[in-house]
Amino acid sequence: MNKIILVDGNNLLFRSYYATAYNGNFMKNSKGLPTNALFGFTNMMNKIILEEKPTYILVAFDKGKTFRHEKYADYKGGRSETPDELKVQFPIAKELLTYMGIKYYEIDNYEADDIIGTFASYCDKDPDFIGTIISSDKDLLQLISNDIDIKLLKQKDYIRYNRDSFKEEYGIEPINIIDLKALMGDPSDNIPGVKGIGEKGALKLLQEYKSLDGIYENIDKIKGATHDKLVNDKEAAYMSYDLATIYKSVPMDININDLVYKKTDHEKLNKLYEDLEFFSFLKKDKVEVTKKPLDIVTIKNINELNIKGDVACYLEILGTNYHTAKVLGMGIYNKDIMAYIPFDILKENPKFLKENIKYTYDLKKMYVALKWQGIDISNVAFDTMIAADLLEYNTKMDIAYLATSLGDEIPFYENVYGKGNKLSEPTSDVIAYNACIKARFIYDTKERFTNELKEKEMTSLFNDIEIPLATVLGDMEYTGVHIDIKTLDEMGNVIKSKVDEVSKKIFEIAGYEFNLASPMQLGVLLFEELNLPHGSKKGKNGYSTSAEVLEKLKGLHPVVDLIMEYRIYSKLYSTYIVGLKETIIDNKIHTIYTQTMTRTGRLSSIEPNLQNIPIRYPEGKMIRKAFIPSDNSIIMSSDYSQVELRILSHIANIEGLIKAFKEDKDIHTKTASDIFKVKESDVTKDMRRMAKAVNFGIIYGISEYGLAENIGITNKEAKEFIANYMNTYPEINKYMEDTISFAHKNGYVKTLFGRIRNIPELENKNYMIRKMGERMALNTPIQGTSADIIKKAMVVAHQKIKENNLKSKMILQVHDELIFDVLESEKDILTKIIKESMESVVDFSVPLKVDIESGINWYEAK
DNA sequence: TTAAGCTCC
DNA sequence: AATCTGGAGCTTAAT
Repeated sequence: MNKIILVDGNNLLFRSYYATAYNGNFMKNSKGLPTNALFGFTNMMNKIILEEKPTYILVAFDKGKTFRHEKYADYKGGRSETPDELKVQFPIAKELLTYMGIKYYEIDNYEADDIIGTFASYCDKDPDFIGTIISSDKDLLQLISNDIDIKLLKQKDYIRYNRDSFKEEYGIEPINIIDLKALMGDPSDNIPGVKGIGEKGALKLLQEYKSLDGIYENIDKIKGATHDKLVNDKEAAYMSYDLATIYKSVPMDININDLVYKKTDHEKLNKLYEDLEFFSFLKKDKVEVTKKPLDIVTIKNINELNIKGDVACYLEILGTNYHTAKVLGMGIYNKDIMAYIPFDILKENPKFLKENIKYTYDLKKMYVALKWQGIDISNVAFDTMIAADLLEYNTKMDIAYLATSLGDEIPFYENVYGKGNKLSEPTSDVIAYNACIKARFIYDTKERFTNELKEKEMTSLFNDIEIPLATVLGDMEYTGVHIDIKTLDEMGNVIKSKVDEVSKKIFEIAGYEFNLASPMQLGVLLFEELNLPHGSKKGKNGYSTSAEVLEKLKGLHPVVDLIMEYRIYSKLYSTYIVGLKETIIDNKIHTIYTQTMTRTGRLSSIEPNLQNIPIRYPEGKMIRKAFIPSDNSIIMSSDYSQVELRILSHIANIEGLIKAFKEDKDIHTKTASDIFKVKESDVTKDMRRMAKAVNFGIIYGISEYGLAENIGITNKEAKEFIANYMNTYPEINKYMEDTISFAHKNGYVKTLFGRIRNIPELENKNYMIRKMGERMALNTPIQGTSADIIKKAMVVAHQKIKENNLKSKMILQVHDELIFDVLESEKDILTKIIKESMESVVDFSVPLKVDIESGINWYEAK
């Protein structure tokens, strides 16, 4: 069976053009030639080659107005002209394809759709050929058949539809897309459809009567308004049908041999890349996955295992939460061996794990899963997941995402094991296969990632921070935190009765019962029954009832306070009482820290999230009383004081703030005194509050509007306020300008430890998104450096605890704060270790400072 | 599955 | 002319 890849060239060029063209601001080469569409196009073509490994491939382009639509010329006339800046890129795209060894087609008076339709129809007829269409244009879905599938491009990735998955999602045959459009129309294509019938109605009709013809044949059976609409617009419906149909008989000679993907003419292609100034494509050498036949040895007796040298390994487990998942077995791979070791065998003598295994994907997962089984592996030196994440590949927990994007076919976890509560254990052959191809992928790409880390100067970040951190986090997760279930239950009862009591009061006021948790129903009460002012904050489904809105309604009606109270208690109950209780194992909670989730380098915490346990309000803070230490121990909490402002002061070299930090002043008071030009002793609470808001605002990249909103002043006042701030600390302005221009020039920003974040938003045509990109560019070096610092501190603190043979444990991390379960007898030495580890990570122009507190539970330790 | 809402730093 | 604070996760309702 041969497969033809059918690429919609027009579509690719258009979407790359509009994705990056804004305000007449184009990516151009130094001669002024617009290249933005070509850049995206080249990227896409490379990706297609990598992912599809085509034998046969073609790219189709439009040429002139579509012949078949002449009788409806008025309708097609409405389409806007192609901008000149895009037009000039078309011939170059064709040149690129020629050098890449890819055939393209353009036929007078036909569109790319028609050419693809013609080849799709060819595949349908010739039993030796199948096809895959690549486009973001949903029109092409109608071409799906038993022999044709489509890769429908989305903003970031794509969805692949074949006949079955299409039917499953839409409930109709792909060909009936045409009937669907005939009914619902398509404004973007000037297809009128039947007035008053939308997607829902159209689908319902088609499910019943199969096709447009079917509907009109049975028109008498259809009653009511729908009947009249259909009758009135019958002509329009059939015209729409014609307009929506892709033509499948473009007059052309088809010679399949023309479509063979030929050898790339690297010399000419590189020359063109140089002209276009696409230097990144010049350097790119693809790492080929070196495959050898799948001769997997399943180990029956651990003694028969004879490993020479380092191996890559992958541990298969059943379930995504590795604290509770069943361990199935391990695949190992290097150039000499490809073996599967069922867990029963592995656990007999896991000695080799210490000696030979060096590379894996998601080290922490394997480390903790085996730790629960009493097996310790602490010498793995390479984690593909972490490496790929640092290099900004699209990394997910499932290795299949990364592997697929690099052209190695690894089944997705869900498809093998199921998901959620619908897990099932496949046969051991299937497990062995999955484990081994994953190990092979890890082995085959190890060098590529190592080199890339080196090129991007992240080797030290990887080896000295992220890799050691993985096992440190693993230890924390495995250790877990003790929960006083009795206390939690008692609080739960109190909170539950509060929820009931407040609900009752609200219903009495309303005069009827409703679902208080529904913003929609609540909106009806507030804004329709009680006629409270709703401002203009309108969501998609009605008026907002957020805390922000309620705050403004306070005092206008007694129910408002009650609703706020209800929100507080119901949130506590569902998330922090019931939710937490569900995750308790043997009186402990074991969270999972995701090391590769955030864009700034911060950790995140899931199942449950222990980084958002309440603290702000007294009602919520009580929850922390349930977080208790081990026997004879205390909870010790140490948090960095103003770490982000200190980092900003250092990076931007802000003289005024550096001096204040050196003198250990209250930084917000100092800022207030500087801005308002009063003595520190004369700074009022309000002045300090405002200064604090600006200090935070600067870190987040706030606007005048945001600041005004935040501290309740007018836009004008906020503007003066910020200007005053910038005057006081002029270095901040320079930092902002430098950072944004660096980001625009390079497309990324960096932390002080070399962590990189790409910011494609800076190229977006949408002003709002570009501005957001700029705020990210400003915030990421600060937030990211803060993340780097605490990660390093964690590695060091963990190491010192181990070196000193202490029983105390680090148990939690909350971004700028570490929590320890400390044996009372070790309190002094721990205090010393923690302070030292955290404060000496970097040598900045400002000191780092931590505050340490302790108590009999987490509540008392802060 | 998404949106709205809440929690944290 | 318009913009409307950075980074996360969980629960519920509604589709």
